[in-house]
Amino acid sequence: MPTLKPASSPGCGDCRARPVCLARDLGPRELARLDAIIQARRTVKRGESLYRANDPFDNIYAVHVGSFKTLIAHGDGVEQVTGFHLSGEPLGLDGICTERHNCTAIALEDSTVCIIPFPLLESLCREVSAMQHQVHRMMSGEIVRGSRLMMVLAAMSAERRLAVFLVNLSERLKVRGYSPAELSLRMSREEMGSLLGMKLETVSRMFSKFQQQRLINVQGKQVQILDFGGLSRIERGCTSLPIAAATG
Amino acid sequence: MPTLKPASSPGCGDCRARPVCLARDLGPRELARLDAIIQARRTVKRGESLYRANDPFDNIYAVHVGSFKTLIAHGDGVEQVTGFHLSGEPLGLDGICTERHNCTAIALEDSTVCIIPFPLLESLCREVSAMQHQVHRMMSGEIVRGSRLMMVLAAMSAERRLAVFLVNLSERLKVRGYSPAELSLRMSREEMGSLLGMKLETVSRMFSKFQQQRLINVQGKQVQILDFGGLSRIERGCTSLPIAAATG
DNA sequence: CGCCTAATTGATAGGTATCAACGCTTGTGG
DNA sequence: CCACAAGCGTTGATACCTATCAATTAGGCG
Repeated sequence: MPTLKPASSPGCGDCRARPVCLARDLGPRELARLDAIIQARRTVKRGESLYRANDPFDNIYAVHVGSFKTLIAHGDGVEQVTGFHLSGEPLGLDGICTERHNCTAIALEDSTVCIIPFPLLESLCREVSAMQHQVHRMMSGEIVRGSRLMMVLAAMSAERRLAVFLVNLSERLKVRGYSPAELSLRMSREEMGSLLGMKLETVSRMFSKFQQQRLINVQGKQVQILDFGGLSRIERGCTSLPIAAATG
Repeated sequence: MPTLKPASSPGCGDCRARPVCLARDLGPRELARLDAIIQARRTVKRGESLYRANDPFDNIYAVHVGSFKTLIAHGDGVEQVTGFHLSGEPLGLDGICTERHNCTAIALEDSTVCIIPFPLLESLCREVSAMQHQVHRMMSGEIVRGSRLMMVLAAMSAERRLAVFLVNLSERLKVRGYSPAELSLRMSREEMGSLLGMKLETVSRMFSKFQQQRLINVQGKQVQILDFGGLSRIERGCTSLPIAAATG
């Protein structure tokens, strides 16, 4: 059962995620208009769904606190992860075209989202061009995100895919004010593998390989990046050499 | 050098692609407003680019006649195909978020596109809610297209990927009033392979395999679908059996 | 008609999946 | 506080799929 907070909960002005969210670049007047249509937040516990594929589409969401995975069901029972979503990132945009959600969104940890009723957002966009442009940018950004991932999946080895994933996650954490070197992975090896098109055993092997090369330090879900340059080189396709003798 | 046609060229009302284009579901008054901002069409010869990655973003486009591929450059010189686009389908939406085009669009045959100046479209969307919603649906549709392809790339074998590709292309041709069984491929094996994450030799082998199984008939770029059910079964993951003895 | 590119087919190598076993972490209850 | 169970993660051996390299054939354009 979702928890609804009254509209009196703190608005976008106070939000830590604002610089990376829909509210980015809005002036105070426009921000107030946006705040007015975001009437509630919702809490989603770890493992629970925010919405499921084929649910009627009414709202889009912005992750406020926590993180989510999105899944597409896949003929039989197999679930394909299509993305991990951090604070400030939008959820539900894929539901606009069919009036039903096309994927399922599940919280990776106890999380809250801002509920944005889509018809109200459309009204606001007709009145406030800055808001309109921001929505367009957000949707365009999702399209670009998709084609990047497409490229990664179509053209890169498992090693490169994982390097891309780690560097990308690191950058997204950095923008949010977290350390780019200390990753606290909220998802399992299997979920990572699903997104990246490989099996969980392969994910694990690549982690071990990177650790042997002193690129990262892996401690289960805690990953420490030791060598950004090295990871970037792998990301760009420079094949890693065998490990040189380590200094003491 | 692009050819520009005057605004007097036939508008969306007469367009064969209208049912699958931005103009879908618009009333006559709204259609006239859209026609008014589409001031020109542009001809792009086979192999030429409509726009290139990093070009300043001013317009989106709708394919009027012909077809395009979109590419992302890939670190070094490698080009990754991210989509094939038929009449009525949008081009350039990925440029909104950065004010620059994120990919390169190249005509697969002599083609024409409708030029839609994006600032004018945004203005129109603020006035005409049906137009606004249509734009949102179109962008959402692109997001869904991306995540579907992502799923195909992440989870399917080469055989299934090609089956998905053929069935998808067939459906898109059918909607446009062409025979769903007679595919005239405008792209090379290599370009198909790039989109689908496999090498051109593998594409070729899969074509031969499908032909042996009497699912399709391949004659270079002319492909005839003989057994939609069989292709769909492969698409859904039912492993194809060895060929039964053929009649006569 | 001939050149050049695209496509097909074969042989082999390499990367990742699969199957299997073990170890670690986490949470629960005595 | 410790014992135990269950799930997650790691590692190894092997098989399979697809890439790679190579040779040949077909097709398209000047």
